[in-house]
Amino acid sequence: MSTIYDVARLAGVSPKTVSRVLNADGPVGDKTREAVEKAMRELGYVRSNAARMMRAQKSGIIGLITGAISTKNQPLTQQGLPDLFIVQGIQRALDPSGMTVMIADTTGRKDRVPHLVDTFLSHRVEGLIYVAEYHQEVNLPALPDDTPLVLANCFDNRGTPSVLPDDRRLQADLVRRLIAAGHRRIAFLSLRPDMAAGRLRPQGYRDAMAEAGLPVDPALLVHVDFDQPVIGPEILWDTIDRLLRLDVPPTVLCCGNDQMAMMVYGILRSMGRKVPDEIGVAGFDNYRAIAETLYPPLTTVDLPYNALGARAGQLLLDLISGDGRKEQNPVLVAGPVHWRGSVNELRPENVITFKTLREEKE
Amino acid sequence: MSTIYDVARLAGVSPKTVSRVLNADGPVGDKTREAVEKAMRELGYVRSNAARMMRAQKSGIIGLITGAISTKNQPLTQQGLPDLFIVQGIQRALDPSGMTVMIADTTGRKDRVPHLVDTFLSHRVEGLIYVAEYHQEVNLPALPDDTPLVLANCFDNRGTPSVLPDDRRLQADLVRRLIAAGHRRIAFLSLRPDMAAGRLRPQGYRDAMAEAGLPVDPALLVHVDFDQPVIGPEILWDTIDRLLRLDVPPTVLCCGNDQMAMMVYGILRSMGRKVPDEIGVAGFDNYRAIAETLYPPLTTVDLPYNALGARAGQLLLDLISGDGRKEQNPVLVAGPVHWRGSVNELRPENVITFKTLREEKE
DNA sequence: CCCGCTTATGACACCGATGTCATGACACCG
DNA sequence: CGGTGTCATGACATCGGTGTCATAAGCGGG
Repeated sequence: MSTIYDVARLAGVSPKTVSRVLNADGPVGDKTREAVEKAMRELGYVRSNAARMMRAQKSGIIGLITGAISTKNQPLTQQGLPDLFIVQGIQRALDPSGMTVMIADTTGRKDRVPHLVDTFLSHRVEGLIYVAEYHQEVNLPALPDDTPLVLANCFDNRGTPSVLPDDRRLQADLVRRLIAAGHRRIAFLSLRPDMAAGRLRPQGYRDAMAEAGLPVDPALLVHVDFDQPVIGPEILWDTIDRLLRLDVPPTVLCCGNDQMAMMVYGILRSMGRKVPDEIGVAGFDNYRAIAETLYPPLTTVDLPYNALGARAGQLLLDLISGDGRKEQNPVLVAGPVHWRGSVNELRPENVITFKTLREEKE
Repeated sequence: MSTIYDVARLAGVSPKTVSRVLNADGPVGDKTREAVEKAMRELGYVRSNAARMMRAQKSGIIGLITGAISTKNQPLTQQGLPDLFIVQGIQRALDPSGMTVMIADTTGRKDRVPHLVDTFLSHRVEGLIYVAEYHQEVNLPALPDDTPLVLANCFDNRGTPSVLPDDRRLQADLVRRLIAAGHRRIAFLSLRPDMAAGRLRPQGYRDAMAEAGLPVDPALLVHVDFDQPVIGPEILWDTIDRLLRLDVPPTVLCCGNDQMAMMVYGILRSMGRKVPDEIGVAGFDNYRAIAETLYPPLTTVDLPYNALGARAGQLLLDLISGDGRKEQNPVLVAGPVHWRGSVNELRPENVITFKTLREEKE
């Protein structure tokens, strides 16, 4: 591959002049410029980043480490989609900066992370972003260098700058909307409590209920291991069956995520219950491939992975440029409720009020 | 960040000796080695790839260009999932080679590809892979350089080495299996014929039918624009309605992909038809998040994106090392049929034979 | 005891781009 | 007409490793 020396020789100028044409540094005569440009075209010259970066001591590269491009162990969950959207958002935020993004995958093995970090450092990346496949705590090896690091969709106990979904607020927003639609008996099928989402979303549910002055019936708030390999669907079936047999059954099932909602559709169908007329279903994530394709389309709340990634990218750029204005850490990101056909707006006469509840009990 | 010169000074040796320790080149005395290693640890030394690559003229980097990490325009399709799996496969194949994979995204704009190619060339990548989001023809700018290029999930008219899903054979395998299960009236709801999959899969359907000596009823082979923004579901509803009203209706609906199958589930449900007892449904892709979560689980055929990526990665490595054994081009990749609960094995008395068909007609 | 060979190490040039400084050619001003 | 400033360009050093060759020490054989 040709170098500026080749170009310089062909154009009959010095290498430095070629460099000036390339970078629009110092002044270059019109005729000279044309000659150089012609020579570059003829040789198909492409600038060597290695050489350039050696002098500049700047790589223009951002390293991206993700643990889930190759998460094969959880076929029933979203299979790395969040990562994808986060990465997308990061790219979007980093694009205008002219930085090149290098993505490395742990191939599902967390122990490879130090090696990947080293590889990135050897490329002298100007910053690193670690993306987790779901909201969780992580423990990265400390960077020996002063290279900035941002955690996306995860956090650690060292106060590393991180960007997280505001699960609690998102769930509260959705439940608020359900309440506004007239629902009072709202069941919540939560994810496993060992996941951050399995703890924060129920809190949001409680927040919204408390705000509206509604009691939280423990019978309506259950954790479901719906993504267990074989028994998952059975557990879910059993749970829903139990909920529907309550004295005052729920008017809507709020699911831990859209995947679970999809399974709930199938189960309700096999039980002969019609959505949304007999019972409403709501999801979480706005996983559009599911939410918009299910029939009826799924009411859910947008977990804006794309925006989350963009915020992470922006945060990293700020850190690199030294504009670390020390916002609060972590940065929380929320998104809108998407109201679709899977939940009815209850007409006034169907709204269960405390009064009617009390009347029925008596 | 420290250099080998810093390490050399601290260890009291020459830079070249440090280099020898790093690369296990020439001989190094035990005491010297220890001193150098100690110095490296103390300084937290990380080798600069830029400098190394300048001499070596080898970057150890593979460039990956993908057009769909940020495909936002098609919320109803698989949203970049194929890419993800392909990338995963590529990483898997490239991992043992010690190459670093750099991923760049077109951000949905095909016109950015030349720029990305340039960026990669400026990093002196040792090879390039272009990944398309669905099986299609592409037209990349010719590489000015002799850098090897592999196309994954796409092809061009210049004979560039490419790896493609064997849509035709996959569809044939699935239909063969349906026929083996006793189905004779098999409807095929195809994707748009302007997509490669929309042409090849019907061919596979015809192959399998012809093989079994079954006639292809034109009324059973229809193209459906199911992913049209609003009218898509209506078109699909109407098409299914028409199929079910035929004199001899199909016993199974073979869908263009798993997404379509998911919509078909909803439509059949709203029509009051039970899957699989009244009618079977089959998909295409084995998009597990859908196929395993739907109720009943979806019978489909595995479009092995992961393996496709692995083959592409391997092919590129072969090209780089010069082992281009000139296999046939394109390389076609297939996968297994996954038989799940959405299609019944017909009991002999329910199998429609030519005889019964003829009888009914009379 | 000297030669030849191996082992351990260093000096130096080089990869390709670019920052610094110097140089030559003009133009403009007093 | 000489001084000064601007423009266009080039010489040279430099970034951090690594290939090449040289050098020095150690050692065994004749």
